[in-house]
Amino acid sequence: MATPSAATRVGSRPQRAAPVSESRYDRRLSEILAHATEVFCKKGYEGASMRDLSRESGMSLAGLYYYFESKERLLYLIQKHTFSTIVQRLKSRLESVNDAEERVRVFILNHLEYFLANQAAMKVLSHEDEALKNGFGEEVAAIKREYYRICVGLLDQLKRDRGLQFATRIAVLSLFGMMNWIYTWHNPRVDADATALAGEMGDVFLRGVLGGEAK
Amino acid sequence: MATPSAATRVGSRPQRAAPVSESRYDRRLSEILAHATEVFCKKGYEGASMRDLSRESGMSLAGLYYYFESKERLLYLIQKHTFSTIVQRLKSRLESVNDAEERVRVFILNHLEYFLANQAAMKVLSHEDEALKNGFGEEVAAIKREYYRICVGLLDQLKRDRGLQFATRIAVLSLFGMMNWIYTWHNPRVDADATALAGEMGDVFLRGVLGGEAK
DNA sequence: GACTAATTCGAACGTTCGTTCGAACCCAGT
DNA sequence: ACTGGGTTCGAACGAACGTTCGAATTAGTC
Repeated sequence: MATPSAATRVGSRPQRAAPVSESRYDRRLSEILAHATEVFCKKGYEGASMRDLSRESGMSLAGLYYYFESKERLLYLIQKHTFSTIVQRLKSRLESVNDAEERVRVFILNHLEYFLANQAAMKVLSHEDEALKNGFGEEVAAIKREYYRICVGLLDQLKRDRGLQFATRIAVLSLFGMMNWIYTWHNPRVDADATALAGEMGDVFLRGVLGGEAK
Repeated sequence: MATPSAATRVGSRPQRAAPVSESRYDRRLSEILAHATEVFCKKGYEGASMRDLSRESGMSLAGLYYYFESKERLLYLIQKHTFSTIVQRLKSRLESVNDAEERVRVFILNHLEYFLANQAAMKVLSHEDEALKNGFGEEVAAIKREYYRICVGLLDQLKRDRGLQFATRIAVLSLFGMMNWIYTWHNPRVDADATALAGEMGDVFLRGVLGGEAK
C-alpha cells in the first residue's frame, strides 16, 4: 500500500477515543456523508456516480477515496449512522413513558420527527434497502431487525394490557408502511409538521387496532 | 433509418385493430416485458443492464432494440401497462358496489390482489417512481393521479355518508403506504393471501377512520 | 424453390463507470 | 528553512454501459 495511514483509518474510529472535539478527519467525513446522502436521495444509489458525489461535495474524485474504500462502503456508512441514531433516540425517549398506548405514540412521533428532519437520509435508507451486497448489508439488516422487534414489543404490550386480538406482524408492517411511504409524498409547504402527522397517523392506527376485541 | 418498418411499429399498436389473435410481434413484446419486469424488480432500473435483460429474455442485445427504442421507453411500457390494468380492473369492480364502506374494501382488495399476483411489476412501479425523465414520466404520473383521485372520492363519500371528520389526504396516503409497503416484506410462504390481508388491513384502516367523529 | 419482408444477431461505437497511483499540497514541530 | 505525515488532486486504468449498423437468418406468400 502506498498510503498505509489512510488504509488503517478507513472504516475505523481514530485510535484515541478521549478528545472531546472531533478530529479534522471526522468532521470532513461527516460533510462528505451529508453531501453524498443528498445525491443518493436525488438520483438513487445506482444512478449516482462517484463523479456526481465529487462535484456536489467539492472534493476531487480521487480525494473521496481517502475517506472510504468504495461506493458501497459509503452507502453502508450512511445507512449505519442514520439507523443507529434513530434507534438510539427512540430508546432514550421510551425510558420515561410507561403507558402502552402512549409508548406506541412515542414510537410514531420519534420515527416521523427524524424522518422529516432527515428526509434525504431516510429516503436513502428506505429506498436503497437491498443495495448492499453480502456482509455489508448484514449489519444494517440487524439494526433494522432490532427496530422492528421494538415495535412488535410495544404492540404486544398494548395487546396484553387491553386484552386485544389482532395479527401483530401485519399491524407493525402496516404501521411502517404508513410512516415510510411519507418520503414519496410529503411536501413541507403543503403538509403538516411531524407532530401533527404523528397525531393523525397515531389516531387512525390506534383506533384501528384498539377496536380489535376478541371476535 | 435502415429499418423503417420497425421504427413505425415501436411504441404503437399495429395498424389493424380487428384480428382477435395477437400478432407474433405483440406476443414477443409481452414476453420481453415480462422478463424485463423480473430483472428490474431484482436489480432495480439503474442497476439492471441491457445485457442482463438480454441474457434473461434469451434475445440478443441488439435484438431487443427491434421492440423498443431505449431502456427508458421499456420501463415506460412496463409501468403504463401495469398501472392501466389495475385502474381498469378497479373501475369494473366498483360498478357493482354501492355501499361506501364496501367500496373502500373493494379498493383495498383490488389493489392487494393485483399487487401480490404481479409482485414484480408492482415493485417496479412503486420503486422506480421517479426514474422516467420529462415527458416519458408524465403519462404514467397522470394515471397515478387518476388512481389517487378515485381513492379520495371513495373516502369523501364515506365521510359524507357517515358524517365523519378526518384529513382525507393523509388518510389516503396512509392507506397507500400500508398497501404499497407490502413489496418490502410479503413472503408467500409465511404471509396470508390477498383476501385475508385485505380483510385485516381494511379492518384496521376502516376502524381507524370510522372512529373519526366530529370533535 | 425463389422472392420479400419481418426478425435476429455479432461486432463494434463512443461514453461513462468505479477505482488506482504517484505526485503535489498544506501545515505543525523543529 | 526543513522535514514528514496527513490530505488532496490530475490523469489514467480496464470494464461495463446504452446504443447502432449491416449482414445473416427466419417466416410467409407465390
